[in-house]
This record gives sequence, C-alpha cells and structure tokens, in this order.
Amino acid sequence: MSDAELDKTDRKILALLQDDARLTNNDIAERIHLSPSQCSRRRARLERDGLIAGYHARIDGEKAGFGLVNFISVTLSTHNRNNAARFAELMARLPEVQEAHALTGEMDYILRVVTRDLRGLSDFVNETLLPHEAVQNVKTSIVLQTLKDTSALPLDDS
Amino acid sequence: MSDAELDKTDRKILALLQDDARLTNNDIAERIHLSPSQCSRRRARLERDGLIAGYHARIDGEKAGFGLVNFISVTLSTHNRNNAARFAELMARLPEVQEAHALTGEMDYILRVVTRDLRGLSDFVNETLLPHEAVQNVKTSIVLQTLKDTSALPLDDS
DNA sequence: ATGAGCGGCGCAAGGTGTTTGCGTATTTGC
DNA sequence: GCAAATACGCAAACACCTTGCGCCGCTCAT
Repeated sequence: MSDAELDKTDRKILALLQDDARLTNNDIAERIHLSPSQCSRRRARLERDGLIAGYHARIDGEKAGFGLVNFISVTLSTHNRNNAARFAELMARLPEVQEAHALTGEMDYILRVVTRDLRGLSDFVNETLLPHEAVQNVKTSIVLQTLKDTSALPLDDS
Repeated sequence: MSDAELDKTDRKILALLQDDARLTNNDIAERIHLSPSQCSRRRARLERDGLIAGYHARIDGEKAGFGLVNFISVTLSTHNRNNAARFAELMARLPEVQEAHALTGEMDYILRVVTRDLRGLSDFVNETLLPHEAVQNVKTSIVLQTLKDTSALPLDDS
C-alpha cells in the first residue's frame, strides 16, 4: 500500500481521524459522502495496512504535572555498533524520553525528554544519561515557549 | 484540577487512553475495577478539565509518503517582539512544521518538519524559511534513524 | 463484442457501546 | 453527629459498528 494507492477519500479519512480520533464512522461518512459501512471498511483497510498506526489520547503535560520539555543533543563516545545498540536500549528503558533520533550534523542524537521540573532534568542528565558508558557529550536545551506541538502530518486535507 | 487531585484510578485511565484511545469504556472499566458508567463519568471529567486534550490517530509518515523528518534550528535576525510574532505566525501557517519551540541555548528555536523528500526539505528551507525577514540563521539536520517517536507522557501507569 | 471476475458500494439486521436518571453508599465539612 | 456533597452501580433508551447480501461498474481475457 504505497502513497499512489491512497485516493482522495482515504486521505480525507486519515486527516479527519488525525485531527479527531473520536469522530464516529457516521460522522466521517457524512463528510466523505459515503455510507457508514463503506467508511468502516475503508478505515479497517487503512488500519490493516498500517497507514493508521494507532490511536492515542493527547494528555496535557502541564496539567499532568510535567513542567519541562527538554531537547537534549547527545554525542556517543565511540561510533560503533555496540555503543549504538547500548544507547538504543537505554532509550527504550526510559519512559521520560518521548523521542530519540539519530541525526546528520554535529551531534549524533536528539532526544525530547519530559520532566516534572529542573530537578528532574538534572537527575536525568547527571544520573542517567552522562554516567552511561556510551555517552560522551550532552547538550541540554529547555523549552521556553511552544509555538506548535502536534504530530500531525500535512495530509492536504480539505 | 491540579496533579494532586488525580487519583491512581484517573492516572490509570489516562495511561490506558494515551496508549490506545480506541479502548471502550467497558474495556477500561474492567481494568480499573469500576462500572462502565462510572468510567464514563471519570473520563468525561478528565476531558472537561483538559487533562485529556484530544484524541488523534497516529498516521505512518513513511506509508503516507513523508520520507524525511528534519530538525531545524533557527536564529532570528533581531530579538524583538515583532519578529517573534512574525515567526510564530509563519509557523502557524505551515502544516509541514509539526513542532516549533523557543529554547534556551545557542539557537532560538527548534522545529520539527516533515517533508516528502530532500527536494521538499530544500524548498522549505530555501523558499520558505530563509527568505523570511525574521529569520537570520538556520541549521538543518535530517533524521537518519528513529529509536523512539512517541508523544507519551510517563504517567507511572501500572 | 461479450462474459466472467473483482472491487466498491449501500441497505439492513444483529450485536455492542454509551450515557443518563435513579437510588444507595461513602466521604467531607461544620 | 449530621447534613451536604460526591462517588458509585444498575438498567434502560439511544447511538454506533460490523457484516452478509445483492447490485453496479470496471477491467481483462477470449
């Protein structure tokens, strides 16, 4: 199922559910001018084929007690497969790490990490990250203001 | 509604829905050992109070045709309120910008931007971002590998 | 040109899910 | 201790979802 096989109606379904996953098949069906049953089938296909990878509630971080969002750039001490695997394993074990990406550029990885406060950030960096034997260097930035924070793909919805 | 007023059951509801927003109130009710109607009421309260800020389908970027995830650091040309407002306005207008945060550190903003390919990235940087009068400097990194990519808050679920 | 096969579609029915009113139990504040 | 507020489960009415069926249109092979 590649891009070429998504028609305009599929895209519309994806965009609608990306925006509000609580829309009923009846709601969606009205907007795409199909019946609820056909809408249900198309949706099931998009799920089966992995276009829709999951459904999630977005929880308000501040209200839930997470005061800080941090971007942390990391350099590994030696670039070899063992260290990369060790680092990946570390990332998988830490629920406060929301994102971890290997990048082009001067730093090897960028992490997005949520903590309750500065103390939490300090602990994360000094007690968890820096002591890890694969980690050589760490640069931490704290988010001061968020202009936009979605995971939304630009699906050309309309 | 602060953190102190979320009990263990509320947290469990949040964690379950964060993980899978398609769980029915019946499913959730079983797991938190309440009735479906009480589960429904608690959920409604969490929504009303803004702890649950929304529900979204997660769309597979690659399958939907977005081959590149990019982190772009931006410096503004002059730090004043006008430029910051202009930049914020630009970010709001660009659906390919998923995230935009003002940060501590050497760069003013970090953006997460999805594009279909290198050409799309180049266009974004050279035709949209750099020509903007508020933008002075741009550093672009392309994601080579993603170890983790969630928006999940560590809610101490269990 | 024609017929077979396939995929998309809507209708309708049966099953599941949701919400709300009601009454009871528990907790909280004075 | 008492009254008020809150949390709870039950049950009923309504909404929603899925799937079998049949129809239609398109494509491909003969």
